[in-house]
Amino acid sequence: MKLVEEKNPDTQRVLEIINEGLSKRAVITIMASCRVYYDGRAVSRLELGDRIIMIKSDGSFIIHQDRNLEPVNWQPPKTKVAADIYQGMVKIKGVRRNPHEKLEVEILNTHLASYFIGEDSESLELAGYEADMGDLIFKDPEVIEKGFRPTSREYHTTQGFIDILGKDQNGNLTILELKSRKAGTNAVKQLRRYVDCFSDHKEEVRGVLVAPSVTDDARELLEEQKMEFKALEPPRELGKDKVVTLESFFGRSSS
Amino acid sequence: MKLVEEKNPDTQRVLEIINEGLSKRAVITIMASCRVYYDGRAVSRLELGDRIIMIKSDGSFIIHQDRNLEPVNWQPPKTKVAADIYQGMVKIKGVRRNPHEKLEVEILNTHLASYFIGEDSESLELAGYEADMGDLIFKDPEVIEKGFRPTSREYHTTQGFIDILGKDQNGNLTILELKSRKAGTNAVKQLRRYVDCFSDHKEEVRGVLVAPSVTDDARELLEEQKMEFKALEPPRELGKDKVVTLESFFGRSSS
DNA sequence: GCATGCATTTCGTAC
DNA sequence: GTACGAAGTGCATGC
Repeated sequence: MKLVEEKNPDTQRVLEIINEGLSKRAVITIMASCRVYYDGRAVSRLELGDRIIMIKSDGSFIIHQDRNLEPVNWQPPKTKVAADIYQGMVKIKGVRRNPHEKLEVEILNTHLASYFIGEDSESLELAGYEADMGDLIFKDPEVIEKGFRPTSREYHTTQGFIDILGKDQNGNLTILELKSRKAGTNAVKQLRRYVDCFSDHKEEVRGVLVAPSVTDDARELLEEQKMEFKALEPPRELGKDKVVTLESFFGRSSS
Repeated sequence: MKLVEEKNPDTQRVLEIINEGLSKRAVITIMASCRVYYDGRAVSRLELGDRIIMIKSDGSFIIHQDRNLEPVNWQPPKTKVAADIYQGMVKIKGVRRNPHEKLEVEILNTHLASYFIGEDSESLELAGYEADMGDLIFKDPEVIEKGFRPTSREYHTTQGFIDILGKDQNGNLTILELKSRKAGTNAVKQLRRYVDCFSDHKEEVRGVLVAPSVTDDARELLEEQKMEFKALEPPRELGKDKVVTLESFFGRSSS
């Protein structure tokens, strides 16, 4: 771990710290009074104020105000960042192609300039999203209902991909639309379109919206359209690939 | 502007800086080796590594790794953040309700701890998104085509809201679907559904996708479905409410 | 407070 | 590289 930092550095020193940080592929953090200009997919301007500027080793370029979760301006990874002095101010420019975009920061006064090279080989383990629900349903189809058998995933139709296609215990084609969050009317409409893809089918085709909950509107629409809702929480187990549970060890052969 | 910062502070001093920063509603920035746990809409865990932790005065709580534009973990504004010492480590907890979520950082070693109170009364001026396109089309309908007259915006149908509804120079109902970015097949399908809402209409109903560009698939689909594409860039003028142009001053009355 | 839809969405993934 | 869809999406807006 290496850290360089300086309080109230002058213009020259700020430039030095930035350039050292860039060449060492460090994470640069600057607290400064600045203006910001962006031109790319959209165009923006931010007048003078105190902000936190962060440049990461992968080319991410982020500017935070003292409020809001989201940065006020930014550039994604792979942005080419460079700094120089222009009219007595440090100017940091980030440019990238595809799309062609430019982010420029004019620094008038720097409160703190720093860069640091840390160690972080870990990546986030995260559970609880739609794909996990699909995994769960394939592993244990009865979470949907007794006798349900999933047959395919991401089944292609003209209207898009059906999350899970299967048959119920009576052999009826059953279409599952998964949502990891509360589902709204859009999810119901999408499910409707999938069901309609099988309108020439002889037997009944069931449409089932699978989500932790639905909005009132969505529930109404489901009833109107003779479709169903099945409450299911996305599983939230971390490190499930590392842990051997009895169930995963013995599989479903014993049931 | 006030800034407090300390390199390699001990556990007690880190806690002090955090608590001072919190009570003064400053922006706290810490570079530290830490673990992160999140439990809320999903659940996550991040093992030991060097990261940048930021706590803003509005309760935004952000943790960055040395890579990626997006923070690895976060909590939105209005999160209640508090710190204490537990088993010799500084622990920062952020909790919020609705949804109920918790973010916890265990700090093992702090490289730099700081808080700062800046001045920033400016807000971002931004132009170039879908709403701007709509404004432009209402202000100058001929950007679509000669004789086009928009009649309503956000027109409600069972399939959702039509961006702009109007009539062409022949009096045919014309539905505009706006996209501020390159439009894909989904935009075409959506437009199709809007057009179908008027399938009982006597006269021709036109569907026009308005966007800076379309994907090849989308263009194909448009042709198949006898719908149209009109290339239009979202306007990118900043501060248009401040600048009085000749056009806006004289309006369209003279034309 | 909840529901809806845009976003400089970002990010992963399949093609 | 492009296209497509999910996201702990965030966020404004309308109700």
